[in-house]
Amino acid sequence: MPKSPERCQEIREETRSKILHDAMLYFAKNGFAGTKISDLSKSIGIGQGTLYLYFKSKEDLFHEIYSMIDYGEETQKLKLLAALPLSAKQKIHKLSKFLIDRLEKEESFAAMIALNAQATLEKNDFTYEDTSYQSDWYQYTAKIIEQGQKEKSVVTGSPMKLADYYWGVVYLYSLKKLFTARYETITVHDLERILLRD
Amino acid sequence: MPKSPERCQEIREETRSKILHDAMLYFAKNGFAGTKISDLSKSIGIGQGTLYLYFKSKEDLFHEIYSMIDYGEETQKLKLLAALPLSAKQKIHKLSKFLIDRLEKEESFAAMIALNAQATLEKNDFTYEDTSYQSDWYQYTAKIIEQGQKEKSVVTGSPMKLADYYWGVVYLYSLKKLFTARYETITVHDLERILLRD
Amino acid sequence: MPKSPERCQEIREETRSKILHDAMLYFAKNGFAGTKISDLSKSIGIGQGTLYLYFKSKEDLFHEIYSMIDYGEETQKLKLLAALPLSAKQKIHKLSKFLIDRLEKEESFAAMIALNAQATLEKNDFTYEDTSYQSDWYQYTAKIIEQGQKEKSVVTGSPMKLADYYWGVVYLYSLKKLFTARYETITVHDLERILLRD
Amino acid sequence: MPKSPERCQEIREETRSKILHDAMLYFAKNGFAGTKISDLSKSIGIGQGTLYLYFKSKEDLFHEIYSMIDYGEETQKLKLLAALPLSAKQKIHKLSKFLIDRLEKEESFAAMIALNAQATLEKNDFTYEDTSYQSDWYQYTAKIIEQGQKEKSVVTGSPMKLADYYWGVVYLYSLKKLFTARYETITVHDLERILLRD
DNA sequence: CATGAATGAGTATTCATTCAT
DNA sequence: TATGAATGAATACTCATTCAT
Repeated sequence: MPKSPERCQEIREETRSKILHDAMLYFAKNGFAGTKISDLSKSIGIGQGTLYLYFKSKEDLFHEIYSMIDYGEETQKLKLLAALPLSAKQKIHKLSKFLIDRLEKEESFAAMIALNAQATLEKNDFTYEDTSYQSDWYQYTAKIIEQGQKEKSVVTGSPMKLADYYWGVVYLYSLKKLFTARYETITVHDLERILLRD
Repeated sequence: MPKSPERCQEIREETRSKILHDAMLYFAKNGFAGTKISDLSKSIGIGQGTLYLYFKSKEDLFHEIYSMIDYGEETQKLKLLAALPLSAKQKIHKLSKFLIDRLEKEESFAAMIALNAQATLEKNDFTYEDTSYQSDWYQYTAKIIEQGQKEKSVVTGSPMKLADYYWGVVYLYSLKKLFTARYETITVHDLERILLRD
Repeated sequence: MPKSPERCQEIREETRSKILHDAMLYFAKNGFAGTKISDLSKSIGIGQGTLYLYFKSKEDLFHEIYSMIDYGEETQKLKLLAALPLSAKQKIHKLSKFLIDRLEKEESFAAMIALNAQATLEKNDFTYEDTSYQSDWYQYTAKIIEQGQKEKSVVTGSPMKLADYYWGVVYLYSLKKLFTARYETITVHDLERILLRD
Repeated sequence: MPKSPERCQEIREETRSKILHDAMLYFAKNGFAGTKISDLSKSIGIGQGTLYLYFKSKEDLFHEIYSMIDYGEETQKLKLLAALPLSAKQKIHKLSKFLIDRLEKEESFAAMIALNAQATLEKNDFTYEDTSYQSDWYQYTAKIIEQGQKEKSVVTGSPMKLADYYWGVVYLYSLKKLFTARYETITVHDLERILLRD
């Protein structure tokens, strides 16, 4: 009995999604070079050949994971937050709370942050045009910081450097989430304190 | 006429040291899986075979680098600092200044911190008994933090968690040093502020 | 659609057997050190990588060949022969005829004899516990010789030494079979004459 | 103080001889492919580089060993023996006694026989024009055998095949001498019995 | 002359990718 | 479509040869 074409399509989508999701975690933990297709496919629970029905190559899969990471949505949220008629302190609190919450709950969010930061750090052979997204995050964060500095609620210093530091700590705790079995996460207070005066 | 045995020994020591030093940087930047022996030896400036005169295998070299990292010396310094008759604030300042200075000047110090932290995070197949050293760092840092909390100069919170956070930021800037061409380093003030109340 | 697990298993067994068989001949002719994996796999008619799906290493393959050699069956036959209610002369004739016939027909029998004798001679790093099998052959042959000496049909001398000499000649002609294109084999008469009085 | 040129030459000759002698044993035991220059030079007790002051290459050394083997002298003896006014039985006895005695005493004689036979068997890439020497041995042995067959003291059969068998057994016991720590050698009687009627 | 450290061509082994089923 | 056995290019490792001392 042939599956209906729609159901077929649906199954393909599900498998593709599963691969992307599981592979993102795997790559985040092991890096590109440290990931063997044989191990990866075993960890996903599919045959090695199956991967190649969905992705042209290991590199292609890696790229797809980047484009899959929904920077757009996150960036949008951050942009909106920056534009909201709130005090910088409130914005920083909201952002920090949002980040801590998602890190806490979603391992894949941690993986996304980690992969993203690694891409920025490592400047691999591959060029990720999309790393511009991260600098968007920086941009909007820096904007909030500037606002906060005017409002005297944020510490002094180059806004970009502070933003970089703030996101660095987020990256740090993404790594902890990914690699440490039972990790004590940073609190919202700790995170916002990076930017806020006491 | 044979080379004198002493001179021979000397040459061997020099070459071995050079390999360990250069390979540490290379591994820190590229990871174990991402490091090809052909590239590594080229980067060191020796033949591929030469590596195998000094180390049994790629894995062996990697291990040796860990045991080479001079935890002992650094740990000793930190222990002494913790025991000094100074205020916690002063100790934290001294430690932060020391770390920032060395990170600034020595790439190999950054590599050592990065490899060490990665070992702690990754819990690879390899077992690094010496990671206990890092927890020594934590231990002594936590001790200083406790002192500071009594003196009301340090923020509240679990001393171990704060120590972990402090060293996490040091790791973060080690990565930046290693991977970013011209990076804006964190200042001593930024680093000590993690622990100190404003 | 996946291959049926049974069919898969079957294919694996076939390939494994083919490798063992062909590699036995190759090793017997070229020795361990003289065998390159590239040449061996070409001679078997498989890719180099395929070998490593079945055997951990070149050395492992070599070992497996030893354990594969069906000493058991041959030893059993010899044991039965020794126990048969026949004159020693008849037994020696039967044994000699059997050996000459198989040497004549099966190159792999010659390879087995040759590898076995080489293992006994060479006492490599590898330890072949199974070389005890050969001494079983010696044992049973010596038993037949003793019987023959009582029956006055066999020449005088230490039975073990005579057995060793007898099997030495069998080894010699195994080598000739393996290495000489058109070799004049020894006759059954020549072989039995080693032990029998004229 | 410079050594006198004569003394210098002398030393060179001595070293060269030592290398040839020790290497012959080493090659006989391990084969060409199984012999590593590093191991060989260690076993000789010289530096690796020193070998290359005396021989162009591993292959060259191997060749030199062949040409060094004093076939000429041995062949000459055998030729003389064949021509002597003695019965074939006496000649075979003398030859067998000579061979057993030298095998017993000189490991290097065993090595020479073994290398020579291996060259004949293996037909390596290298061409040993000098293997003709072995066929000289065969030739003269066959001549004695023919004489003996006329005298009715030698068993019937193709003289060349019998010669081949006779030398095969000599090869066999050369191997035993080389590889077996304490081996029971064949007796002169056993050896001559291959050819002689009882 | 002698040495052994250094080299890179050659060999063993791994792993991304293909393909028969 | 899914599988895992098969492949060979890429990578780790060895060893004959060279060379500075």
